[in-house]
Amino acid sequence: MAVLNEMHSERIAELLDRIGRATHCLQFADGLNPAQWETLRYLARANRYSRTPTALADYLGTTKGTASQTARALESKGYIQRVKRTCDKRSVWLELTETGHTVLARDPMGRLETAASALPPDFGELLADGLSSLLRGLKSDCGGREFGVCEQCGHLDPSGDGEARCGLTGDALASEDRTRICVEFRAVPPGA
Amino acid sequence: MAVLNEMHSERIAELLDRIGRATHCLQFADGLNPAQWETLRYLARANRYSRTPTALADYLGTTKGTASQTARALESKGYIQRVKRTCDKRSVWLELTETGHTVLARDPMGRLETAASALPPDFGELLADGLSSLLRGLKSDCGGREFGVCEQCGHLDPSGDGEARCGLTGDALASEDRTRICVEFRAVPPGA
DNA sequence: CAAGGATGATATCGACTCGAAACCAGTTTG
DNA sequence: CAAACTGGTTTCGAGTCGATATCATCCTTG
Repeated sequence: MAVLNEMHSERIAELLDRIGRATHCLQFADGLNPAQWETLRYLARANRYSRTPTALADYLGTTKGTASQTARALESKGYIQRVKRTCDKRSVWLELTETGHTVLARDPMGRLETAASALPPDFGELLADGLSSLLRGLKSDCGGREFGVCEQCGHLDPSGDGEARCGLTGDALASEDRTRICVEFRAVPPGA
Repeated sequence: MAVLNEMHSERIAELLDRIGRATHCLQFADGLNPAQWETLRYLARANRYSRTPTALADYLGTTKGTASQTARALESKGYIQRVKRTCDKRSVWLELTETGHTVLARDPMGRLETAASALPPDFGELLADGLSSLLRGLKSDCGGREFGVCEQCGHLDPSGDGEARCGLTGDALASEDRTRICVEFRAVPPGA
């Protein structure tokens, strides 16, 4: 039994490795590099608190300087634009442009999705669950800040119904914001 | 149903992405870079026909020049060594050293394995199968040479029993060789 | 056997990426 | 108001990678 399980673990690790390598080449489509693709994906899914160079750096696990460079590259290609914030004049918002959304629709990782959608439906569910718990197990190991959506955030303060607020900033959260990635995400404490 | 399946595909793609990012940092352990780790892993699992710079380049999907540089870096760290071949004096064998095997035992991707082994056994099997067919679907898309083991190779010529030969080179294959990766691997033709 | 082409490997060069550190401007704290 | 802090950018050096050129060896063909 232990042996059987070990065999599978090994196979799983290898498969993930190979999937990673197989998709690696895809990540250079459209003259972008992997970091730039990840940035576009991130910006499309991050809420308004999180579309900044620093948050991006956290997400990518890199430095502010590097994130800034990546953003600059994407800006020069016309895929994002920098918007100076008024409240804090140091701060900058990174926003996808029209062109940015267009190119994101051609995201090469979409191939992965179409490959996944070819699986039998119930199988896909199992696969997703398996990967999910694999990731959970992994995250405790290597550092890497947790990024989650407001819906599952410990800061969320569901005052009344229909309207929810972020307990940290006090802002009301549009439903659109609640399903997006937030830098400030904290896992809900176990006993809550 | 279609919607349900689409949800899972999206989730699967995202999870794979995040697993990739989570393991990315691990790949720099021990002063090596991802390509160097992959090289060590490959050399440990490749048969004697396949432990050469050119085969390595094929496997990694890179150029011979780059593969040569990677090998040189690993050699200078003492993890592999170049052995001049006698039969063909142009050719070189890349062999793991004692130290190379030692460092490979600390392979950071082992974390992935331990995370996978934490899954319920039957679950692990399903996960492996799912990933496997995902990879199959993917491989038809992006190029990438197929690498397989002699056991499932179209060149394998099981003359008599116990002893098998490679139909390409005519060499007898030790059982150890038969379970290793080979550059010359060809999928068995469908009707065989 | 000689000539020409193919093949395995390496060296060199330039483009590019990334991280570290210095730096600037704006904000908060005391 | 000064000091400390924070968000962001710039600069610089190390390192990687791919393309190209080169060298040695092998193979094929006449």
